[in-house]
Amino acid sequence: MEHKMISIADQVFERLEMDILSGVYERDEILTESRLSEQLGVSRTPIREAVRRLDQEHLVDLTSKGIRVVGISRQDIADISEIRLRLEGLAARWAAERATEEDIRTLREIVELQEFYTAKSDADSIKNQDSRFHQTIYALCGSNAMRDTLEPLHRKLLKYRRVSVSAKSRAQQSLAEHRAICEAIAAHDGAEAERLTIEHVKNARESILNRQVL
Amino acid sequence: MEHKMISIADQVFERLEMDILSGVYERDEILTESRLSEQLGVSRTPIREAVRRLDQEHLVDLTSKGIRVVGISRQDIADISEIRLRLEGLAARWAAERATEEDIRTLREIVELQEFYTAKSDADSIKNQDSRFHQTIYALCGSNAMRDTLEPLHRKLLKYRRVSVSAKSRAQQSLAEHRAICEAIAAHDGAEAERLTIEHVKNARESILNRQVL
DNA sequence: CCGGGTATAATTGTATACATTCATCCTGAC
DNA sequence: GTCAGGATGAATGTATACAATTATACCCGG
Repeated sequence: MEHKMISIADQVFERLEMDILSGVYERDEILTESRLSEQLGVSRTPIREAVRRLDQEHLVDLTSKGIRVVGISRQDIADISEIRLRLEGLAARWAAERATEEDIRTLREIVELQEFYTAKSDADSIKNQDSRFHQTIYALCGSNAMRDTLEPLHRKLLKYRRVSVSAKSRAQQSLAEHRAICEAIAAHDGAEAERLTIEHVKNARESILNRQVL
Repeated sequence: MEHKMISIADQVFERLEMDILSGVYERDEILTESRLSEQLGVSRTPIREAVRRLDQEHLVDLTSKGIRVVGISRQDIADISEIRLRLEGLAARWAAERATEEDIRTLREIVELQEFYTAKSDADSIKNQDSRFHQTIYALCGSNAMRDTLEPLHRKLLKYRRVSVSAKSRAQQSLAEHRAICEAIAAHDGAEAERLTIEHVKNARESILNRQVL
């Protein structure tokens, strides 16, 4: 396994994305490249690159006065869930149809790790495995378009709902749902994988919308 | 109407995107920032910005050897159509529910322009109005997430299928479908708008996949 | 003839200097 | 007092210089 180089720009992007989604910066706050540059201790170049990526995802809005923080609203979360409801099932179906033995091993390993961290109530690690689980499905469903579409949507939700997965009952339910989806994919049962995934997204949506205060 | 500043980086992005989608650069061709810089007569900075945006949409792949052209495949077109089939209808439904009189006037104006250019068989202008039509629906459907999801997908298809809209029969059919969708939205008939849009996407998919040689 | 290792060249990644645009504030005329 | 208009500052947009990484070609030894 080769370690892909993580540039400063990538790190700045992740940092800023997390800070925006987790509320370090509030909506409509104005940032500037220069201030971010000195705050983070890097030049404007990687800052600009990160900010442009945030702009492309509409997490910020670039104006002549500076970088306006946008973030995502409760309505955005509802909309994203609605979109996922219509796509994730198909992605899981495709994944079930195309998964190799290697892919299935990877998925099972992720679920096992998730089980481990769920037992330890390690919310951050649970979140990471959840992320890996879905991203793995996006990757092995064989469609670049599907991956490019779902990946950013899922990222936005996930980072936003650290609160959600901290609840033990939801964590356990999520684990059970992942396990079931994983086994449906392992059995190459596309229809079942699709059904289970839609159910999973529905539950995740309720869990997020109910708990989030905003 | 304020004209938004179009930076050099934006122009480079549009140029490169078009060149990639229309086949000026072939798949797996390696570009470099320096060469593009001198070819297009601007410094590396705006080139980099444009290339990063292309990378985020996976139209290119950044390697240590340079910028590898990826573009989109026939499979990508099929996948994108599949995704649009599941989302565009919902977007149209939302648009029908939320459209103001102003929005409806805008849509009708676009359809009229499309009719004008269809009569003149001006393929490029038809394509532009088609683009405006769908983007307007994405904008007035009231969901940032939906807009951000559908807009890039539609752009990729549209630029790729100039061939498709050159066929007079398809151009006329598309016009009729747009008009029907527009009237359903004007009547705030969400269900009908959704049904018509799904039909429209199906027809567009066939038109593209049948004609495209690749 | 083949393989490895080193030097070289070419590329991306980052920093900085400069240009340009835009908002803001002050000033002065009416 | 109010509004116009220009000066000023601060922000983004662009160009260029520099650093670091990586591919490649060449040479030498086997």
